[in-house]
Amino acid sequence: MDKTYDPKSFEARINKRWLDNGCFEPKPGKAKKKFSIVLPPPNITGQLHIGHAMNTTIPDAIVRYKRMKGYETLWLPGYDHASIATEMKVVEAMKEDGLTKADVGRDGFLERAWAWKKKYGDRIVEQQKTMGFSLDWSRMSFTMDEKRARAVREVFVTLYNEGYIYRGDRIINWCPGCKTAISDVEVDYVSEPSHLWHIKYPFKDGNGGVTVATTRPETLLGDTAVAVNPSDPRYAGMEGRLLVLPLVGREIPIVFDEYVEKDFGTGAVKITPAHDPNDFEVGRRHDLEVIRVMNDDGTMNEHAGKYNGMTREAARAAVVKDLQELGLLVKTEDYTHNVGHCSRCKQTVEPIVSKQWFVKMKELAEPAIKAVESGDIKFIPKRFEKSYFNWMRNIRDWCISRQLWWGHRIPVFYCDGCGAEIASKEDITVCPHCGGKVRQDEDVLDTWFSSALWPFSTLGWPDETDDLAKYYPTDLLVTAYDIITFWVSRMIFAGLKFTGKAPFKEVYIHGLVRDGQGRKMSKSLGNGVDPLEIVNETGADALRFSLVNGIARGGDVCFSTSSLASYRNFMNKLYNAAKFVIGACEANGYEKNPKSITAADGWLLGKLNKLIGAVNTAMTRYDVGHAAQLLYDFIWDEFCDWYIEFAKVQIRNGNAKNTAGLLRYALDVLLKLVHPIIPFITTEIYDNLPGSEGELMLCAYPTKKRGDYEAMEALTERFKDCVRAVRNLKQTNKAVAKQPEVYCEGDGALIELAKTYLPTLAKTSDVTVGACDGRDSALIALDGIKFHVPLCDSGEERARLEKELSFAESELKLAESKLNNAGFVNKAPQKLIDAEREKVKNYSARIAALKEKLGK
RNA sequence: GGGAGCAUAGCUCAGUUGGGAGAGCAUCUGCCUUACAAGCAGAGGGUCAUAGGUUCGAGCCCUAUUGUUCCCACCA
Repeated sequence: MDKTYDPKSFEARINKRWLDNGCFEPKPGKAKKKFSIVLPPPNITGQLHIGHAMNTTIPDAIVRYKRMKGYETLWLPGYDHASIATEMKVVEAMKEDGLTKADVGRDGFLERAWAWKKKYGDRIVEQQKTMGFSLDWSRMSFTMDEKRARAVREVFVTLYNEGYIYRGDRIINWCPGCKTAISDVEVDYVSEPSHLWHIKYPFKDGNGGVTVATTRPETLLGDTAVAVNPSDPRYAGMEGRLLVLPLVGREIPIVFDEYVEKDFGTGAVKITPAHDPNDFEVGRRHDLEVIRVMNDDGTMNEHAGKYNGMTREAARAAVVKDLQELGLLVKTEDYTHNVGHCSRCKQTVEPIVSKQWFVKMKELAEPAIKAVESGDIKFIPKRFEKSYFNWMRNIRDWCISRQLWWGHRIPVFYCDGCGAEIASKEDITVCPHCGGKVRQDEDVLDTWFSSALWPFSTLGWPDETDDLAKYYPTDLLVTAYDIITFWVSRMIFAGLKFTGKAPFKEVYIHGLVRDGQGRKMSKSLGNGVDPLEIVNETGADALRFSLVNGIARGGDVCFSTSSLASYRNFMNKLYNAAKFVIGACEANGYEKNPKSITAADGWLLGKLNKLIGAVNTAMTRYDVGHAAQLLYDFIWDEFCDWYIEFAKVQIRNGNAKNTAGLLRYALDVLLKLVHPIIPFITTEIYDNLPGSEGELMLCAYPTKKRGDYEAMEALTERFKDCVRAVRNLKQTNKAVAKQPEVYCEGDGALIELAKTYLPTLAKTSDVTVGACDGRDSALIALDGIKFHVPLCDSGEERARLEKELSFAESELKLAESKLNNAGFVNKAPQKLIDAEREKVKNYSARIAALKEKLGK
């Protein structure tokens, strides 16, 4: 082994071995339970960032754990075509070459998009392999490959034939930047300061008129009514009365509709059915004309009269100015309201009436809600069920068509001859009804349409494959909370609808990775981190450890270089501990079945047993963060700082072979326990550990062993206190020699330990039994034992003793007051009462010793 | 408007059915001790946001308040 921890020297080599030997593929075996999980497919929009690294490290730790636990484990990788996001990237890239989509045409564009997919898909795989993720690469899938395309067509055509998919004119969110419809979840609302313009619409006959309040005066051009609340006395009897639409001259009626709130604005709302979802509904109820005044690129169209061709911003300014000149602008108020922006390109989204494809969701959502209510699917942590229910219970129809080229093209064919509309699983060129020529719908599907099928499309559905029979439903889904609505909810309804089963049993929701200042990582902030860079600097294991540590409760993780460094140091610590253990075995030989000979040995075995139990419990609950914390603390504090130090003494004292055997055994257990989190370093060390057999990642995970070490554990813990106390005295009292003699009296077992280990652990001279020989000495009074350490000056010692005394007295008082409390004595568990009584006894003894020393 | 999370050491955060507050980093002190200076040993530092309540006992459970973050809805 090298002198210092150098991950570069072994990570790639070990990874290659795993891949060459097919270690990541499920190993069928009799009586094995299966554990299957599909990876949320990352978008091929670019390379992976640190958030993906976390998203994949957590399930990898779980999968590696399950595999070692003996499950037939499948973890299936893939990536997502990310329709709109990728299309934008490709368009941007073409722009650099001076090309537009129109220049290259649909086929030319798709050619470029596939090339993009190849480039970034490969890069993603390289990143995932570098991180050591134990994904079964033989089953890699892509949301747009042939098999997944079949599944998409099967689902679309079925839903179409059953009437769940329909095409119609609806208000959708139109992005003038991306020039496509987007779904509700792709709109981000941002609070922006604006104005509320009060505009007077004159009556057709007679004087006066009705004043409406609006935030979007440019849509006035498409108004076809003014609505008021039927119970509003200000407008009583006005139903049906005609107004003259300013600037346009169109006669529009006043309609009564409950939708209008009396106390907002003027109580009168201008109705623009073509450009507002609520107005659209009002329009349907009152049979109003729908007049669209805007083009797809956000400019005004021919229905906007003299404003035709203006941008929406220019039109707004012009309309306001013209109204002002006509004296119809009653007032302008400052007003802050939420404005929708495209989550991709950030442009202001325009609600526009448009012919789009939709999935009717209400009925499909019901079983999906029940599956979670009944506990068939569990969210971890449970609170995320609330956002799921909230979304599903208020579900609205899902707009699935996108005016894009990169994606699954909608499998609907139109016959210009007979007007037939055919949804077909296979491409067709001829109308089955009249034999005329057909043309396919130009649009593609929302990218989440194919992602929704991921848990079963990746296993071969709609074919009845072995994989599907064996691995579906999957056991677990691990993902971040930001895509519960986009993805999790849609997988659940799709899985239930098409396989009759929930696609997974549990959903583990984790947080997002933020930077050191708690900000979301993003391109625009430039605070994103490339995992490969970090792996290059500190190794994959340190990165993995820093990503799973502290992920409890679905909270976000702040990623900082300082925490990364501390975990890199931990790797170095583990590496060096292993070096020591291996060296001890080589120098002394080692006992294959080591026994507990010393109290320290028993302490180690007992502690290790408890650790095995705690880590298994945590991993069973998918609490990888807690398991990581337990292992970090044990390896560093208990194993390195204490047992290895005990072992050095034992090896010197002629107990070498058994001690080396225990060191080897403990390290073997620790490597297996922590392997799922840091697979590379553990494998490298395991390979070098004498007596190790086979591939670590395929070894059985440790389980608790029999044996009662309680007494030895307790004794050793008390001795650790002795060591700390002596070290503390040496450091704080300058009158103590650098390597002082130590005298002790009290508990025989403790004295034996002190004689054996104290000189090495606390760097003292010999330990002598008995009181100090008349010289000035410092006193350390602990439970059951007293230490006397000779001094050259008693001044500081007296102050230290006074401090010790007052501490002991306050502890005694506290324990006594508890025991004098009738409520405590009557109701607290016996164990606690006994502990308090023990304290009274021990502190009383300490106080007596200290007082005697102080001459009180 | 509806919902959720968070508030603990200077900083970032743990704290698993309520039983005397922890880690990492930072700070101070002493150490090149034959696995590790990417280390070892020691120390300082917290009214666990505020106010009530339940309990023998509350960081933990209940109520209210304040601050903060996020999700959903999109009222012209």
